[in-house]
Amino acid sequence: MTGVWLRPQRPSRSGPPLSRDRIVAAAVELLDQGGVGGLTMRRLAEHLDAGSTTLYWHVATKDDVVDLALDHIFGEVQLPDRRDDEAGLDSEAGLDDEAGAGRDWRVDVEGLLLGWRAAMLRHPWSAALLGRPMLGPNVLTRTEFLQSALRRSGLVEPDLGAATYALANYVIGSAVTLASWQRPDSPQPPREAAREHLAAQQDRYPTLVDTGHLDDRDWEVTFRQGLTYLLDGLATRT
Amino acid sequence: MTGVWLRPQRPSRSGPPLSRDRIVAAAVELLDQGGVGGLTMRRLAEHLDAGSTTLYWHVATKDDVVDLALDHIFGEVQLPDRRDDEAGLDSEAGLDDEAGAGRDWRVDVEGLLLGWRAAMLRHPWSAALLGRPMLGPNVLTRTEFLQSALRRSGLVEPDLGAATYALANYVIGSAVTLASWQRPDSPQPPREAAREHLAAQQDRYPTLVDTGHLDDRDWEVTFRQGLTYLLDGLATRT
DNA sequence: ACCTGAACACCGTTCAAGT
DNA sequence: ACCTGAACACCGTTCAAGT
Repeated sequence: MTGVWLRPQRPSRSGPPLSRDRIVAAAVELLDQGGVGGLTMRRLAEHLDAGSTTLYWHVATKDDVVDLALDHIFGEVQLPDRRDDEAGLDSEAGLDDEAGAGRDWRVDVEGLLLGWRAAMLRHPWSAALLGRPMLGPNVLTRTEFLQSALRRSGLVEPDLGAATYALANYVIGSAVTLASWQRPDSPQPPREAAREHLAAQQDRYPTLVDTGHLDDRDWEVTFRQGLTYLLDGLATRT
Repeated sequence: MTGVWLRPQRPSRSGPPLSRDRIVAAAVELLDQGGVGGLTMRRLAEHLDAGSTTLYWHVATKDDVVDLALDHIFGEVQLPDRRDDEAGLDSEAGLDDEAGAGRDWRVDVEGLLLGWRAAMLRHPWSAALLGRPMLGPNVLTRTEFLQSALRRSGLVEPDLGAATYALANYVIGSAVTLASWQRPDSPQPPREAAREHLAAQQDRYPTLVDTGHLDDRDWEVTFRQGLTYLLDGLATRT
């Protein structure tokens, strides 16, 4: 009868009820703060004012959370505007043969890939999590955009697929390399120490030392430069 | 006095004494067998017939083991033979201006990068561990080789550095993407399921479905194709 | 349908102690 | 100098139980 008074009241979950979306948003927050090591199912639940294992009702496994978080941040990548929004579906026909449209696809590709790279650098942990198939809707939508832009350049299989993979892989590799210096634990020093380590071995690595391989440089410019190489090489085939 | 008989004899460590080299070799074995999740300090010690925490005498942290294992497998990457082995040090002078040497550097670059990719695919776990600065001697030696080959093409800073990063990042991205399908837990099915998932959404991803984006293809040929694009674009600048 | 804590089988790492 | 096990502070995940 008096049981009500003795039993502790429900801890009164603060926010709205749990949902996949809230879980993913919180996971991204934790990852942004503490990197891959900062994401823990227990911490994630705590961050959401939930019991330590409640998440498993909404999500099968931690890997699910990671996959969702990864795809989530690719949703930030803006698709460059396109003039002609219709005509999309009958993709088989209607390839433009006029050379004037050449710059168009290239601008679209560059815009997409720069945005792609920027999103990854805003969330450096993403680079460490790429070792899983990326099949989420945000990634697929952007890959679709990339390949359809490349097709407008006149490329056809198998070159079209090779170009798609080449560009995507270039972006991924660039983000991985650059993000590798942004470990959330260490503040700034690792690069400086690495530079000295290299400089001390000029006899072994004369070219790298000579060109200042580990020196700071404008990484976006470097990225654009490599992208130019790739697109120039592609343009040869169209 | 009789203590000797009562005390258990030293477990008689089987192999030779522990050493960094033996630890790294064992770590690579474990990684090859079970992927990133297969490497555990405890399992590693057991694999070496050592106490569960003995490793910490030879190595400061698990990250150290990973860094060493990663650099170790890049030691497998053969440096393509070069005709002129001397003349290396005065790298400032002596750039060849004759166009005939053009194919030479390109062959060297292609050979190195194909070997680089092959080593990573022999050890697919490497792709998941790239989110750390690669400063080991094996990696640096091969990066030095890459950049010195590129320099022979006539490139100078800042294009030389951009080209070095572009090529390295392309290899890394390609390996990450391809290795992402080789999770050690699941056998073969993920790709097949992904294909069906994509095919069921032809309205969303018309181009990807049309080109069979997730179909099996000859990945080495695809890699070579992308490399050709990149090197063709580079050759424009030399 | 949704949430909970206890419990299990693990982790990486520290440390006092052994030889 | 090299090796050891106990111990600490964590993990991801399962599950019977609650509402």
